[in-house]
Amino acid sequence: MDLRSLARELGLSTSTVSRALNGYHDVKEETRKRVFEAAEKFGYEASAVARRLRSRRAEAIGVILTPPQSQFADPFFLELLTGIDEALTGTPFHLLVTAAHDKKDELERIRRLVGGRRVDGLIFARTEADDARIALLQQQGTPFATMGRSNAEQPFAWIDIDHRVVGEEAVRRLAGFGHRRIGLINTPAHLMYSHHCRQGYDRAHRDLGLPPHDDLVVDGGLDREAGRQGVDRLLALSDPPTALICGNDMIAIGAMERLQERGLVVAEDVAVIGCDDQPLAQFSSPPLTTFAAPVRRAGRHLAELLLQVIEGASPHGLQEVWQPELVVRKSDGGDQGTPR
Amino acid sequence: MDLRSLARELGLSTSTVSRALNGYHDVKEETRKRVFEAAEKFGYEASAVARRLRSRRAEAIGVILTPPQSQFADPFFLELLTGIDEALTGTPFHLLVTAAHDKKDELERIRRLVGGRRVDGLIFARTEADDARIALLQQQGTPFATMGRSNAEQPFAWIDIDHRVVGEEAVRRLAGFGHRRIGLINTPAHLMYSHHCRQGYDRAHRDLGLPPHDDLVVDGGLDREAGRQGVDRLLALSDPPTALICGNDMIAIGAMERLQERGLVVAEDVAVIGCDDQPLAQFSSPPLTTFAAPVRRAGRHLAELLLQVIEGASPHGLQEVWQPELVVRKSDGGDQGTPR
DNA sequence: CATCGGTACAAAATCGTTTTTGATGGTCAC
DNA sequence: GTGACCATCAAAAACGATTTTGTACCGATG
Repeated sequence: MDLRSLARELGLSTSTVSRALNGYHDVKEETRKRVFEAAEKFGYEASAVARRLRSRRAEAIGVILTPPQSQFADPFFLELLTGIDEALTGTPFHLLVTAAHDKKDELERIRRLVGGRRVDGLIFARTEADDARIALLQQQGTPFATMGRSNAEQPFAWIDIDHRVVGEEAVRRLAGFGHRRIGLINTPAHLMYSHHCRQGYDRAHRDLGLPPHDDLVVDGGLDREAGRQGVDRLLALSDPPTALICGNDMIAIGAMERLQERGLVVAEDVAVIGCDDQPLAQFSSPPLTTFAAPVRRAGRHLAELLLQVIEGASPHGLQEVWQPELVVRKSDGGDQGTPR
Repeated sequence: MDLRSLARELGLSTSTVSRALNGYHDVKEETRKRVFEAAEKFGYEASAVARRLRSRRAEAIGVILTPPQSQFADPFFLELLTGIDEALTGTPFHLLVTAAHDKKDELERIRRLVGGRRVDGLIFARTEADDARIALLQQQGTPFATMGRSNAEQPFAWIDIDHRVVGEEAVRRLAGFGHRRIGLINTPAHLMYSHHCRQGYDRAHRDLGLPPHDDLVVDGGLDREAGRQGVDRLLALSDPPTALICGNDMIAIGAMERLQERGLVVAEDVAVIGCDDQPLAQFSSPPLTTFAAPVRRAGRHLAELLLQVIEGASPHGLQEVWQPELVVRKSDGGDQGTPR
């Protein structure tokens, strides 16, 4: 059933029927009622394609996934997608998902999605200080919103979990338990939030008057292997750390594995704190103390921000920093810590 | 840059340019070359919307997610999506994702996706014996492919992990370790693969001459809570089981938790086997012995099947049963089992 | 030499909406 | 009574491609 048939059925013109359905005010209330009833009766549903062609809107937003470096899928993205989809329910917008193989592929996919007008805007995560995706989209004038800040000149919509707080609070907590040498196995340095985590870590050291610590910071990947290698490097020090802060939960899990392989008892010999509160954090042994990031809610809000930008809103002021929240489990010694 | 401008630039008609780009044979080879060069030069990319309107194709396939019953996201779907997207790379098709709140909402979303011609076909998982989604789509003549079989009259494209093998092999393995009373905490009975798992479980009992066992089978949800409740019910028996087969890994994790809370040692007192090999299966304590299902590959293949159906292929013969593969870890006693 | 068939292109129709412009009839003020 | 104005609807253009139909030219054929 298309608009023309419906109009014929009603003895009206297509334009009137269209305007009736879309709430224009030059349609008599009674006529509008008739139109809606007939539309209901015949199960009329406007062709999204035709509407999009005419109104020059894709009515879709795109999300680019970066596939997991590690062997299994990243729950982070599914949470993000669920949140985005929640926000899109009730709007005419749909969610278009595509997974990139690498950075170059990611840019290529962005270009095609935008060039072919398949999406009105994009959402992506894991920003970098100098982010090529952001540069490309800003230059094209394409709306977008990101999980994570960047150093771009122009403002854009973003939400960020404050990883400075993660680094800082983790150090304060561990120092409070008596630790003096606190290691940091950070996420890859090119990521924006990696940088922030380090900043918080440094600030806490300064504020608390802890000894110098540059040798206690390493970084590498985002996966378990990164955690394992980090442990090996830090334990090779002449005066190794008694506590470890890990850039994410995967790293923390890998670190705990390696610590145990080397005969150390997590929490007692070495305290470990992660970040993200991924599902498996509660199943690790010992269960991981970590910082919770409300990813689903972030996804929802990112979609809302993006829709505003698509509607023409200025990205000015569409930035939010959210506070992470500590989830205490066992890997750092729990509520009391392990006294030193 | 649109087709008209490109044609003007070339001094050709839009029809010729279009036909040149789409490989028709009534275009001189030299002209085609000129067209491609100009298209490249001006960065021409056909409007997907216009093409879809004219050719009556959405050039997209939809995936309906059922959101997790439990508190966290289901890695199963992200794997599936990644596989589907892999298969779609290089085709003009895109991937449209939407999450349903419940069964009714799921049907509603299917109706809107198909009614508004937003997708050319659908993929979904967790089929039931008498599946309303399948009935709806078959009645509408909409192409689709599913992860899991069903009892529909008409054939349709599907891939299924053989859960009969899961049930059967799990029982054989545990019986081989000396267990005589083997419990089954199954997934919800309305799911097709739940039924199959039970069939395999029954068959193995029959073949091995094990005693009757109807009281040893319970079923409920798909989450940890289902595992916990299952354990409580089975341990209340006068002669409780010494081994547990769980319909999925979540159930198994919940079951192990509850067993430990009740003071039992997993693997020694009670052996546990799961199914799916979800990421956290390797992080549980003890690490879970489970059956691996190649979900990403299944997603890839499902998308390929669906594209064939969309191209007009008969779904006849587009069915595949894949064999699960046992991943031995610790929860069932490992390689040797725990002697009885 | 009239006709036929094939090649290479152009013109026009089409997909199903939304948007712009136009038309009709009625009310009201002056 | 006539021009302005409003309410309500219709007609036509537009979105940007694909597809169908049409045409000019050319060589071959009987």
